[in-house]
Amino acid sequence: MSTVTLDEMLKALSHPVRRDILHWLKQPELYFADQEPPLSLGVCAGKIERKTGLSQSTVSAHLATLQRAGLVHSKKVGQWHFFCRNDAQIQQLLAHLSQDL
Amino acid sequence: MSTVTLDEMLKALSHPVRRDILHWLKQPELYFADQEPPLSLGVCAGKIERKTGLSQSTVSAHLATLQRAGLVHSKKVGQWHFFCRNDAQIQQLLAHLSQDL
DNA sequence: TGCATATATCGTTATATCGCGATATAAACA
DNA sequence: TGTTTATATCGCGATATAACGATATATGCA
Repeated sequence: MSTVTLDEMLKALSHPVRRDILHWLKQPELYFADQEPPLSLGVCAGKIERKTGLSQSTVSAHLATLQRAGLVHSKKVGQWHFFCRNDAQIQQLLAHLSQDL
Repeated sequence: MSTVTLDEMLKALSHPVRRDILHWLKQPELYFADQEPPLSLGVCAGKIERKTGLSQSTVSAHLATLQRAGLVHSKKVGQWHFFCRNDAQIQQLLAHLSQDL
């Protein structure tokens, strides 16, 4: 894991809203049960936005930060963007921290 | 672990110099072999300062940030301040992240 | 007491981050 | 084609962070 990415990941994690989002995405069936498209696709950006209570542009920026850090990924289906945790990356980060911190 | 402290810890970790300092303090005998007082006391602030190459005031602020986050602690002996990792707190943080992240 | 050393605090400047509303872009649909 | 919906991007003001030099504080020593 490159230092730049480690830096980006820890910076991304240093904001409570972004940690909340990651937490919600861990068990989407618990937090986004009302989503129409199957949660296996991920969670739609608008759902996350409404859950935070912040503005659309702000949440879009948080999601972009998480994505640049490699902590989530998204796929576009039609006009929707579905977000998922990148659990492999998160596990790698945890392993790295356990090892080197 | 309170959310405030979690936030402080992750913010503290989100700066590479502070991560460097924590890393050095993990094996002080490797990085501060030239310190006169026994390393069991901790590492003297001035040693850390010179190792970073940053100004004295900047490093003092970084050490204060780490200390507020509970990631290090210091003891004053005479005119010196010796810093140690707070490994208990760091382990608690890692456990918390493994659990909740 | 006076001076040197170690560290913290202050004041400043530069840069980054957060949050917002406004606007741009892209897809869906009438 | 025009309109709605979903998301990204832009530009801004407010606040936080980082770095520095200067100065304050505290200890040790002559």
